[in-house]
Amino acid sequence: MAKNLTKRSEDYSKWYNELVLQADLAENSGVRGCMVIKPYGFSIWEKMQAELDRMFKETGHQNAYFPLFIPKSYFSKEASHVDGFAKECAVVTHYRLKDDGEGGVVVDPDAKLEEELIVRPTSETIIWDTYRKWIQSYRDLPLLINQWANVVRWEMRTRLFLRTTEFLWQEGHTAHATKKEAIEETEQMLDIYADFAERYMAIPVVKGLKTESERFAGALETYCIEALMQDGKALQAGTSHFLGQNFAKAFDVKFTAKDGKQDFVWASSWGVSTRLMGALIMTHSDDNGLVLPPNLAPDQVVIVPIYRSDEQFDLVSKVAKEVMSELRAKGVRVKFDNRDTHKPGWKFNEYELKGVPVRLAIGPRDVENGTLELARRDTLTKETVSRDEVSGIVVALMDEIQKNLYKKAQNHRTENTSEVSTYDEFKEVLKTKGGFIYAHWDGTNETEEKVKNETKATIRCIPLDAKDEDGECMVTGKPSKRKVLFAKAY
RNA sequence: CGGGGUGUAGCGUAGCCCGGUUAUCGCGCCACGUUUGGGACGUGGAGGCCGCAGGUUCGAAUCCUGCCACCCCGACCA
Repeated sequence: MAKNLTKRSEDYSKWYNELVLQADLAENSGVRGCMVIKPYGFSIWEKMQAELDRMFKETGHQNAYFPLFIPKSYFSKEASHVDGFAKECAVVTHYRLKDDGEGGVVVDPDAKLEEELIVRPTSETIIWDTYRKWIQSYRDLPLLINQWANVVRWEMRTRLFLRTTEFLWQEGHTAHATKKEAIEETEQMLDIYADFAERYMAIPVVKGLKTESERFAGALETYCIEALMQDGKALQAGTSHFLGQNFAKAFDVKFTAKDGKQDFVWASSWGVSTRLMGALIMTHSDDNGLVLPPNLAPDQVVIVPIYRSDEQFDLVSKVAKEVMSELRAKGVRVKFDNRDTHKPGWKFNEYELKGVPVRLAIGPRDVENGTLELARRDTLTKETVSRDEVSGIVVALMDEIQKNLYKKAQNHRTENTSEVSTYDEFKEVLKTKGGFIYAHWDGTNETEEKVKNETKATIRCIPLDAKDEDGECMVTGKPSKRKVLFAKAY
């Protein structure tokens, strides 16, 4: 594996692509904008899935599965939803191939579908069509369902993990008896996403509301978490939508309340995708490769044996295995890499590239001295630790590295967050350092559009924790109640 | 979908303008030996429809046409 990661400052995109490839996470499949997620990359995704799934279930949600194909007619039921997705859908028109007589195959023109099927870009429509059958009474509510699935969006431009044609995600779809409850659910899920981002991914995020123009197609309110990448661009890491009664009305989902009156149910939907992998990579990695937070690392510790002879290998292995079971007993995920097909130096680089938080090396010298060599991925430092204390040290380190990564990301964000009061200042900051920029905005679509056209920066969100402060819109000078978050985004 | 670029072995590439021996080099891969505390070294070896399809030519990696894929920048977006 040739390591030639480009310096981020020179070409961030190239650096990102090479890192994804070299850390063995994913590769381009050659199928239009679709990637192959390789076993190592997928094991990280599985870890994310497992933690999120647990958090969903702890808050009363259940998993279910709905069809990949959605009849075209379902899409015409919620007008704004169509507008949002119609442009980017893959459509199934035929159901059979036939021999073309020249050793190839062609689509059989006789096998045309009466009604085309849309490969789901998101499942609101088919799920709400199903919910109509499931919901009759207030006793059936709330309905709290999540689906782990793949979706397809025919985007113009694709990018590994950040925007692939097909991507994996989870989509939660809930139905409630009251507006208040649906909004609470929407906010609760946003909090879960933020909590997951911060505690597991070690990525600080800003929670906020999208402006009208950035709102999900069909939603009354879109909440999001926004993270800042190392190159100063923002990445939307998760969204949670309050759908009001739009989908209930479109799909005629009514329930009878305690008082016998009928009403449409209130809804939310929320999702995070394999894009989180992109966020993870772009937040923590360095020029030596991926850096994984211990809470998500498939292997938190790798033990590399160093030896010349078989006798030495046996000696070293014995201690390594003891340390491994000691650590496993304390709940640490450990791998003992006893392959004799690669040399220690090669393994050191391999695990650095793959971002394993802690590496332990043990050789004959260590066995003699009762020590191990411990290397941290986050700081790239090495120290010699005592054999007897190693498991305690490692357990404490898991916590420390997790916190350190978060702190580093937080510091980076703080350093790259600016507050401006004039449009000139805004453009200047955008040009010289980028990052998050807080500024007053008059709340109009026109101003938002103007800033976007002139600077490429968009309003990432109206932060939930924004303090009230009267001011003037940096562009128009009209009154503004609070500052909003601008940035160039992925 | 618009602008720009690139497709040569698993990866990275030279050759292409100006057509002409057996397609270059490095990494990786295989065998043997020496090595093993930060990507080892030596010797030998395997691996190519030069993105695909046409065309021009005695002859095409090289010239022409079409297509496909990927990358970058826009517009779009999780």
